[in-house]
Formats: sequence, structure tokens, C-alpha cells
Amino acid sequence: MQTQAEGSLKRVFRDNALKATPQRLDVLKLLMTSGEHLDAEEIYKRLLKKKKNVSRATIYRTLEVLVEYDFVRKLDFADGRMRYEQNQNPDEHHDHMVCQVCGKVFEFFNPQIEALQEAIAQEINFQMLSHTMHIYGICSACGDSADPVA
Amino acid sequence: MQTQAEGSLKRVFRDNALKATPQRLDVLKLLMTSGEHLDAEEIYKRLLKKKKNVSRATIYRTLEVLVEYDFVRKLDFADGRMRYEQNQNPDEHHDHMVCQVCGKVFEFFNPQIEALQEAIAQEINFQMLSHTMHIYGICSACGDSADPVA
DNA sequence: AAATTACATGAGACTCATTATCATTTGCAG
DNA sequence: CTGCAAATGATAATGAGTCTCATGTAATTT
Ligand SMILES: [Mn+2]
Ligand SMILES: [Mn+2]
Ligand SMILES: [Zn+2]
Ligand SMILES: [Zn+2]
Repeated sequence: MQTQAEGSLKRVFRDNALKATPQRLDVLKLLMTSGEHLDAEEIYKRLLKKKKNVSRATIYRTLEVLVEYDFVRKLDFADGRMRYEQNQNPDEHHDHMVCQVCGKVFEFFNPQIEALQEAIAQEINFQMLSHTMHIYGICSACGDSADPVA
Repeated sequence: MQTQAEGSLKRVFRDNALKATPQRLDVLKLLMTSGEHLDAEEIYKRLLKKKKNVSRATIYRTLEVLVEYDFVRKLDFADGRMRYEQNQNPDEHHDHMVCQVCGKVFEFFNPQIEALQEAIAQEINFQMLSHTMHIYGICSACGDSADPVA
């Protein structure tokens, strides 16, 4: 059985003289099924645990092409390493809240904010290509309990 | 002549058993007068050019304490190094648009967006401590001309 | 004004995420 | 099947930022 994304990857790659290697499929499948916001090292470790044959260098190179072809989004939560998440629907996007206690990531999308961003850019004739919005703080679980994350 | 910020720094530092060294004053003054969003290396090079006596390690350590005491804000434009800007008024803040062609940074503040962010966090009982919002794209100067930045 | 001392600095070693190099392997078109 | 461009793996290199430690100095105390 082959997932939708895998088929899409093979097609897109073939059309661009790129190879659909097992490593690329493995990385993509991991991000698709986990649904998490993972860093390169975590992806590497999880694939090793699954007895997948892959190197760190390939992880980085693979993530680069997956981002380039819009299969994956690269996120910067300002803690020294990049995170990656699946990008099922490149037309949509969402922003993130990050709990600084437990590290949990919450996603949100607010059309009003999106519209305001567009308007602000317009005002100075700035052509917006992308934007990031990260809210940092303490999630409800960590805020409620004196013993967070437990 | 001594600037407002320098006096404030001396006072705050004295109250916290920290020393108002020439290096700290130099870094702060540079950020205050330039008004730019500079990375550590750029600050280092500019101070060297001014014949100021300072090391890279001290630049990093100094920026750390200046951020800690709210004299400076640390920014992450997701290009591999942190930027620093003066933080004259810690009560206010602003967000940034970054031109991916010329690197120029534009500042903005939108109270509606701020309010919406608060509301979104509230919805899931997330205690917002800080947030970043960066708009990336092409500035009017770079967009208009075929020969940008020129 | 000199002594004291805790904090700060400078030089350079070190860490760690990410990138580059290059010999070897492999996907896949023909 | 074969040929070969593209991809991988091992590992060296890079670069931002941090750490160590001997030395220096701001600020306080005599
Ligand atoms: Mn997400
Ligand atoms: Mn700014
Ligand atoms: Zn939490
Ligand atoms: Zn520009």
C-alpha cells in the first residue's frame, strides 16, 4: 500500500529528475504519520529505531528537498535547531503556540490576523511571500499543575 | 555627555552587583545610535573599527545581560544568527518585515493583531509570555526596480 | 589614595547543528 | 540489462555561540 503523499512524491520527483529513494520515502512517511514537529536528530533516531538505513547527512539533504517541493515545512522555534512538519495542504498554513515548559506545540489559524498581515504589508508596498507567527508561553496543563508535564 | 540609557544602565547594573564596563557601554551605545538590527559579529566588527577594545566572547556575554535587563531585544530572523536591537521602551514592542532581497527591516505594530493573539491564547488557556511575528518578502524598492538594492 | 575582591574580560578551546566533500552506490530511463 | 546522473554514507569542515581559566578592573572598603 502506498500513501497519497508517497505517490505524489514519486510523481513530482520523477518530473524533476530527482529520485524517489527509500530514504526520502522513509522521512516523508515518518513526518506524515507522526504529525509532530520534529528536528533532524529526532527523525534520524526514530528511523534508526525502525531499522531504516539512513545517515544524518541524508536526513538533512532529504528535508531540504522535501521543503523545496512543499511536502514539508521547516519551522524555527528559536531554540537552536530547526523543526519539520508535514505540509499536507500547501495552500493552507497555520501558526504555532509553543509551551516553554513541556515543549508541546499547538496549532492555530486565524483569518483575521492573516488579513491584517496582508493589509500591513500592502501599506508599504511590501510583497509578502511568507510569514511566521509564534506565541511562546505556558500551556494550560503546565500552568494548572504545580507538577507540570508529569 | 552621557545618554539616558547609559545612566539607566549604570543604575540598574549597580543595583544588581553588575559592573558598568566600557565594553557594555560601547555595545549599548552602538545599538542605541545605530537603531539597526545587528548580529553579534557585525557589532564586533563595528566596535573594532571604532578602535574599541572588545572580544567576541564579551560581545555575546554583554548582549546576554543587556537582553536580561531589557536594554536590548534579541531577534530571530531564521537565517542562522540572532539579531539585536535597542529596546528603548520595554512596555511597547513591534514586529518586523524583512526584505529577502536587500535585508532591510521594517517595523510595525498592530493593536488588532495583538488583541487577536491574546484572544487565541486565551481560548486554550495558554499563558502567552511573548510572541514573534515576522513577515518575509520583497520591499517596495526591491520590487519596483529590475536592479534592486542598487 | 591604596587595598580588596568579586565580577568582567580576552584568548582560545570547545560544542553542536548543519553543510560540504568525495568515493561508492543505486534509481531508473533507454 | 546497462549506463550514468543523482543520491548516499562516512567523515571532515564550518560557523554561531558557549565555556574555561588566567588576568584585569570597577566599585567598595580601609
Ligand atoms: Mn504545525
Ligand atoms: Mn525592530
Ligand atoms: Zn506545557
Ligand atoms: Zn529590499
